[in-house]
Amino acid sequence: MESVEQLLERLVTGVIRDRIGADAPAAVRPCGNPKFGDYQVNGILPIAKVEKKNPRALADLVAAAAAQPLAAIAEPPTVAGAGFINVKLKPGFVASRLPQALANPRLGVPAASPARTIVLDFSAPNVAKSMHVGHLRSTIIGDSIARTLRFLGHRVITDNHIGDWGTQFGFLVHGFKQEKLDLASATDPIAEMERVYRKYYGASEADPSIREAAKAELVKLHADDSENLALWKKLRDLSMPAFERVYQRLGARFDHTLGESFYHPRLPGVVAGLKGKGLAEDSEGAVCVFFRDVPALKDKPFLIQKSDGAFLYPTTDLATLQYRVETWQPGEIIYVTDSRQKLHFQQLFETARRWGHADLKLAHVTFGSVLGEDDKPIKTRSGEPIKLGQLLDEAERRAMEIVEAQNAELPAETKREIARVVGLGAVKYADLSQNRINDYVFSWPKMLAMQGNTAPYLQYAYVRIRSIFRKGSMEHGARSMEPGAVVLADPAELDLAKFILRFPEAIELATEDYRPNFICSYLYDLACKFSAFYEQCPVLKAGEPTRASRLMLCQLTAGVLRQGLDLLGIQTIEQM
RNA sequence: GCGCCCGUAGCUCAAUUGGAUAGAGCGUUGGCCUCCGGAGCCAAAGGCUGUGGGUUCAACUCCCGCCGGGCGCACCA
Repeated sequence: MESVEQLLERLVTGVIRDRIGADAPAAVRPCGNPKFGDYQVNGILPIAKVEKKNPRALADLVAAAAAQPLAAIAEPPTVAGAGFINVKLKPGFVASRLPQALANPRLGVPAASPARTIVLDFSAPNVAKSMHVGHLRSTIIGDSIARTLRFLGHRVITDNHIGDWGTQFGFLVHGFKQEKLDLASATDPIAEMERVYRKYYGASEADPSIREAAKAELVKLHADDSENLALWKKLRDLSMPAFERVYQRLGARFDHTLGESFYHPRLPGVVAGLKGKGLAEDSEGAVCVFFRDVPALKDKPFLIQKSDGAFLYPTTDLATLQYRVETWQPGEIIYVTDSRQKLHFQQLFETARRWGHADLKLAHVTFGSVLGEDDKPIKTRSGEPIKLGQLLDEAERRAMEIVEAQNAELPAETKREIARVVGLGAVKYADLSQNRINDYVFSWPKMLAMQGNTAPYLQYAYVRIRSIFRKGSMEHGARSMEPGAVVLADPAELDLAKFILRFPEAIELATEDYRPNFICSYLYDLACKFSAFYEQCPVLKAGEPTRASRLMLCQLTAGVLRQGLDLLGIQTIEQM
């Protein structure tokens, strides 16, 4: 189903081609200011510049010629400013689109064409350590991108590239051998692993022999020593359930969890391959890729093998990329990590291009740090990273306090569910509603506020709509509606109706640069417009045909809210 | 030293990728409960978009220089 914006773009671009002979887009955008109309054509000015013509005259010509093709959709277009063409939708057209959106499984959002295969790499916690706030943004943002791309019909493969082969295992293996611990009986195996790691890593700073021992154990592990391998496997397997619990709470799903260790056998081949192609060379005993022809990277080598023969993060990432291409033939791979890794991915992508993956789209989706109220990266009072599980517990606890204060009479089970959905939604929404490239300040009161651009506000708007249907004894609204039966007489009705039809635009913006905050701001505006309508227009008490028409607006609003929140990984509830 | 990112209302943030008069929330001030959930709604005040140049019909957005803040840069990941 074509969106309103796409429809206008297609028609006006056709007029520009036929009447001016210019092969240029109409560049239709929503009007910056509603007083001008609903959509504006921005494409005339650039054309006038190229053709060296008067922009106003050109705009007059196109506007006049567009009146006929747009007759069923909009009032006759008008020209304003330097050469903008303003388009105001006819209420009758808006009314006719609503039943189509209602009947459409995607609420009017066009399916991606062509659908592509996209590998999405996000979250990536380290084995033997708890997930902490550092993994929050990657997981939440990555999951939202996955949901959105899937919604559009793409084949999305989510792959959790866990850190299960790094230097931490040297200390862990050494420590566990020293202490002869039996992890199977531990109530919190990860806490044990963290304790052992901290103890031996800490001790190594004063005692180099411990560092040497740890390094030796790591070398043995990487050489497939059976005892170390068995111990490593145990540590890894005992870490997974804790990750799983967090993902289940967050609603994040991975199709694959192929960690660093999976690629271990491929690493020598990667280095040999790159050297063979002349892309990598020996330097100071190590093997590096140099980018002498890229000014920004010319003094920044990409190390793929250490002078002691060990492989590095870049080597694994290259092997991973190669495996993904061989296995899934993706058109694109997206990595969701914090912005500090920018240089690494620049180098990785540049190497991949030279390596023969020039047609593969590679995207590094970066984000800033989570800061505490003191504007420093968030930590506990003792300086430890905040554990993700504890953070989610606190979100639910704080939401529960609010539910208790507002709706103490609800059954305990219902209150728990509300607190869970609202608490987790608040954490996610606070993160996703901001431009991901900036750092963001974590604040409980702000994310749990019931007013303003927050998850609880949106969830509340949804609840109010559902309440109307309950009150009217209609659990499910109408599934279809005759286009002629829609009445949009009140300005609040028309305003809401037009905005419902703009859901596709929000999705497109959010997808273009992997920016979920565009979905958030659309949903917030939608909720605000619904509130205005709700105050202004009685639904259940209205006479027919207005009542049925307003019920449909309610139903569509609820549908878009629920779907939009779902794309953010946020649930809705029936009451709160 | 080199490179990347950020600087927008008192505070926290938007701004559809170069479009018309830069928008929200919090906070402040003032209104709205015979009415579908007031966890709500409406309104007012608040800005030289860090700064100085440049490009353009048009700049928060692009280019150059400063000033502030953050991050990264050879054997961690």
